[in-house]
This record gives sequence, structure tokens and C-alpha cells, in this order.
Amino acid sequence: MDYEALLQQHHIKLTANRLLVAKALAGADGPLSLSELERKIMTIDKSGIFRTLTLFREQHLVHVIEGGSEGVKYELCHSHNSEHDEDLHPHFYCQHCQKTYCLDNMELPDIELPEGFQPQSMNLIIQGICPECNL
Amino acid sequence: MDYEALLQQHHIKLTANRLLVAKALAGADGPLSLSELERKIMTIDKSGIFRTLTLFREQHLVHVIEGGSEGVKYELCHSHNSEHDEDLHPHFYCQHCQKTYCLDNMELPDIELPEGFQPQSMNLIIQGICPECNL
DNA sequence: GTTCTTGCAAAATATTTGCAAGACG
DNA sequence: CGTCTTGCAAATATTTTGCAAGAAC
Repeated sequence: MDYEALLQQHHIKLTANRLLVAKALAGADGPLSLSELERKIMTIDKSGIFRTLTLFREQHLVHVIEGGSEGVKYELCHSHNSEHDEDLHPHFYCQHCQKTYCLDNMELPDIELPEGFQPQSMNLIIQGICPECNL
Repeated sequence: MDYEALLQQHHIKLTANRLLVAKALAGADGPLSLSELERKIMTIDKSGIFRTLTLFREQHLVHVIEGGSEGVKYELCHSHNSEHDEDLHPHFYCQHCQKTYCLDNMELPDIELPEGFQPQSMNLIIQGICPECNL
């Protein structure tokens, strides 16, 4: 996969660090928290990772998963759109092993909001026990 | 409403502080974060509020809403069951005024999980602009 | 008296910013 | 040069614990 092109599609100027962060996110099998990224990319300071994630978020290259316990997690969008979050899907947080799973193949429900509410994004987390821990 | 009975139904021993916290939550028009509670109940130290909320959570008297930005928020359950969370519903977080609304009247969707995942609870947050801010 | 609860202080975490040095064009 | 990016240190904010004093039984 061509990450350089991906960054450019999201109007993000290319740097070595940004590539590293993008690849770390892409290489993970689920959303990562800031501290998980820190551990994974020892060469970049946490403030750098943080600022990179902030930028990615602004350009909708990552979306943010909240829930579970360890604070916010980040996940690479699989879209090429720098205007909106796309490719949103539910997540499953295992209360035992603390891992967050993407339920990629599931649709987010279509919620009918009361008059006047203007939705932008949605965050659906199901908590419970994952197959690994449920043996 | 009889909060003393409510606490007892959840097997929580009665104290003045616990009543205060329960009433503060009940009196709010949406979920409150720890710091919001701190501001609301000036007479109790934050550690006390924290421990009370932890206890309430264990006894399923409150449930936890994650999402939006200001960290975790707590909301009183409207059930009398101390074994499970009940009365869960979606929430709406306004990105402009930062308020969290309960969408009490909406059902949580029924998500079909892949084999082996055992759900316990669900957290659905819709982010966007609320009617107040959307004028 | 023994157990439970509370307040205070402080540790542990997590998030965010200031600033100067370096990279890049 | 001038702008953008980075690392380091440090400020903030948030969550959590230790401990001793006090309340409840």
C-alpha cells in the first residue's frame, strides 16, 4: 500500500515521522492508543506522535474510538476523503484482555434523531468478553 | 423519589455523601463527568466522589458514558437491578456546547456479533450539533 | 473494638503546550 | 531567509491510591 499517496490525498505534507505513524496504525490489528503507539514507535517522542495524530484527525485520516478504558484510540480510515470521516464501524472492547476489535463488516445502525440534532459522527462500542478470553 | 430505597435496592449502604451524589446525578439533565460533579458538590472531596461513583458502578446504580471529549460521564440507572446495567440508551454529544444529551426514548440497536463475542454492555454516542447550537 | 467511610495529600496517568534547534525549500 | 517539523522539558488535567482520623455499628 502506498502511504505517501494516502497522506497526500488527505493534504498532509510528507515527513518520515508521519509515515511511521501511518504505518504503525496500518500494521496494527485494531485501534491503538497514544501510549500503545509510543511503545510501538520508540524513535518518536510522544509529543510528536500526539501532534501527528491531531493532524491526521483534522484531515480525517484517522478516526477516534472512545470507550473501553485506556482512553482514546486511533484507527486509520480506509477512505480517501479528507473532508469527512468515512468507513466508520462498531468496535468491540474486551473487558478481560483490554483489546479493541474492529467489527469492520458490520454496519452502524441508522438512528433517527429528534428534530434539530445534526449528526456528524458516531461511536458504537460493545463491551464484553472476546473469543480469546471466553474459552 | 426515594433515594434511600434506591441505594438499598442496589445493596449500597446509606451515607450522607452517597445520597448527595445520587441526588446530584438525578438532578442533572444529562450524564455528568467527575469534574462536573466536583463543581456541583463542593462539600465532598473528589476522591470521595470518585470512590462513590466506583461503588455505584459496581452495583450498577450508574452507568458510564464514554465519548465526547471530557472523559467519562456518569448517569443514574433508572432500574432497580443491581446485577446488570439496564436502561441503556444512546447519547448525543454536542461538539459545540459540549453537552451530552440522553436519547432516552431511542432503543439501542441489536447488533449481531461474530461467533464467540459475548456482549455485556453497549455505548452508542452520536456526535454533532445540538438544536441549541444549530440556530 | 472492629469495620466502613471520609478528607487530605500525593502518586500515577494521560493530554497538551512552549520553545529553541533543526530540516526543508 | 522564512516556514514547517521535531524533541525535550514541563505545564495541565485526570484518575487513582495511602493513610490516618472519624463515624457507624
